[in-house]
Amino acid sequence: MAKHLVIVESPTKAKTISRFLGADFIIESSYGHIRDLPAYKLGVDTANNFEPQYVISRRSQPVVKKLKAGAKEADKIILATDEDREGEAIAWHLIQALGLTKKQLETTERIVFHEITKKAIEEALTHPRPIDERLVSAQQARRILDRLVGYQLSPFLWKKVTRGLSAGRVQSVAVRLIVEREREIQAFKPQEYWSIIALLSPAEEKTSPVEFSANLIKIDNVVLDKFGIQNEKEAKEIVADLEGAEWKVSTIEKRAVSKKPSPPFTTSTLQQEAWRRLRFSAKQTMLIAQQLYEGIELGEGPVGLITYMRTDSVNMSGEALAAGKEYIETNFGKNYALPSPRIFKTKSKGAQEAHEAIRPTDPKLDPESVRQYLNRNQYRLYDLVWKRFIATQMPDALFDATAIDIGTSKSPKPQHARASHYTFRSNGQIIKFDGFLKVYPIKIGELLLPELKKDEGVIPKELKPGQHYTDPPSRFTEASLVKTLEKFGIGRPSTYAPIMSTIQDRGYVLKNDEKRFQPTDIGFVVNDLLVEHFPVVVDIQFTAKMEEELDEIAEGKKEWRPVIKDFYIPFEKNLKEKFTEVEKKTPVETTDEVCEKCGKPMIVRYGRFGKFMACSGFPDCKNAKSLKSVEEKQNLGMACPKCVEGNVIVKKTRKGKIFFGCSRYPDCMFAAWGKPTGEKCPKCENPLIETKYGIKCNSKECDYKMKKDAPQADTAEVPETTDTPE
DNA sequence: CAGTGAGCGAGCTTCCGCTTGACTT
Repeated sequence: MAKHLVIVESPTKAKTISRFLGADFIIESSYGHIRDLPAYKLGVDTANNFEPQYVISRRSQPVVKKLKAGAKEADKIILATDEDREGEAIAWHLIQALGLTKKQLETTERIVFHEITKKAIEEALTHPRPIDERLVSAQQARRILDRLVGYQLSPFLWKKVTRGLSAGRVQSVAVRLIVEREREIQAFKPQEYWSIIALLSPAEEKTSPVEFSANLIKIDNVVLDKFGIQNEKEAKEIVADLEGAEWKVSTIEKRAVSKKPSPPFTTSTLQQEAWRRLRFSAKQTMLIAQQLYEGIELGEGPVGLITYMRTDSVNMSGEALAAGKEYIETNFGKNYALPSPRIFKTKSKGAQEAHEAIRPTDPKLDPESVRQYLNRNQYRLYDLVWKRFIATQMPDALFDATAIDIGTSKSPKPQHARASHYTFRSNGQIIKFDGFLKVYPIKIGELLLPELKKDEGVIPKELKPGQHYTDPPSRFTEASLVKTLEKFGIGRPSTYAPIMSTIQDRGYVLKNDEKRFQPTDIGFVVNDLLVEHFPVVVDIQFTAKMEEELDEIAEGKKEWRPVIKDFYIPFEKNLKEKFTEVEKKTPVETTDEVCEKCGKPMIVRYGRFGKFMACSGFPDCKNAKSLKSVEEKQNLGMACPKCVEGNVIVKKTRKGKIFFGCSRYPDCMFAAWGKPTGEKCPKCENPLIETKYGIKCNSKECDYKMKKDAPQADTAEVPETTDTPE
């Protein structure tokens, strides 16, 4: 029987689709891009109209081979890659790489769908279209520009700073944001201001509450700004003014306030929320999300629990919305369901919306029903995704908000008083209907105020002047950096997590004890070089401007080659000048150590394996040793299990793999792939080490091992309830 | 699994965006 070959990008997607389509469809996966510019050289002929040289990487060879074989058997090829710039390019590259015959080319179809439902796919199959060459051109422009910038600026840094560095449209801006934030913090001067809080109680006895507090907001009917009271003297004068004043209610304002649920997750918001509530890194979030996406064994074959996790869209399929509603009606009751589904619009810059939002594939599978099949972190992330989705289809939360203004007066006005009237405000808020908060709680301060009437008197129990200082801007976390990058349209869902790794791997930034990014010396130096000499490329708006041009290419208003040329000609000229003009600028870091061989000071150098300490008398004196601070940081403070004299330190192999060794190397040759437990092997007396898989003996000849306990069942789940961002 | 930094000039480092494996315990 004639078979149709359908090619998608993800093998999981292929598996899902094959359930919807009949036996005459064979579904294969391209595993992302199959061709790219070569890694080892520029691969763009700048002298020949930027002709790109595409190669099939070793990784893609077997994939292409398999697809070619499949194409040979098929009577029709259907390219069903994602409906965005990259997806269109993948389809185009497939056509190029599969070596199709003329006849095959004629029958090859391109289809798109952005929800994986039977209906959407069947619909797509009836509407094939040709490859959109203009969209492909836009992708090529993007790819080639990134290559030109990255592969030409990086060597500039190798020459001017040190080997191994890199620069690029995305990473260099990420580093810039961190560097600039650090400088703001360095330049920050805290500013003092004061507040005055009154602890009040109704003059007539009431039922609860008997006390409430109010903030000073106006002086003689002029609204007080944040720095309205600048120092203790002023605060004390006000308190003195209020001595013996008469306090009574001037206005009471009641209003109904509602709060909407946040949109369902995109990659960016999932990473942010998983950090905020679960303290997951971007990488960890993506790894666990991938597991949930690929499928969890639920007894009768693996089931993908969530939709695709790399997306910038907040769209949800009609089927999912209906299933969500049904779940809510059954489990929470009709008044927690919406008459018609709540729809969200994607606001983020440059969104391409090839996929749905991240949501549970089947809302009926609530977190509790699948808990036994998930490990702790899978459960926690699924719980988050599921609840966020269900919340989107629940009503707004409703509040009664009350604002009571209390005025003071003193007559006659005392001679030395600053003012005659002061106004204090008390805000209260009570939940009337919890709505979506029932499943997706966020921190909401509920405060009940006493029932008061206008002109009713209140008694001041206490006046509390409070000293405050403004806070410096906070350093970026992975979550806030991803949020900021997305805001500027920089980076894509598939790259947010890798960007976090790259800027750290290059040594531009470090995470401090609070897991917040701080620039290193190299980070400052490289950033300043780039900002000074290549301002166009590291402009925060550069990507946004590029995207505008890519859109014009995609709309057929521009050709890709002239767009690249307009950028490249001045870039190349500038680069050439800077290569000769700019002086080498390796940061010089001194240490407080003195060379024991020649007496000259030791300084920090940058080598192939990172920082180390070397004699400043180089090359006359070749003394070098590992950096103390690095050593201390990696020193576990545990005696070496072999020689006892040295300490166990964390080291890295040439390939970057972590191992544990003795600080007295090479005098002591202790080395292990796992952390020593401090205990000895009951069989052979060699040290025991703890690896990912359990505790084992470090000796190769000994087979002693102890399995780690199975992951513990999650008992006390206390979600951190913080407010969600706008 | 144990070194680095100048350079004689060997060979190497590097981008962004799609997508998962391949080693082993």
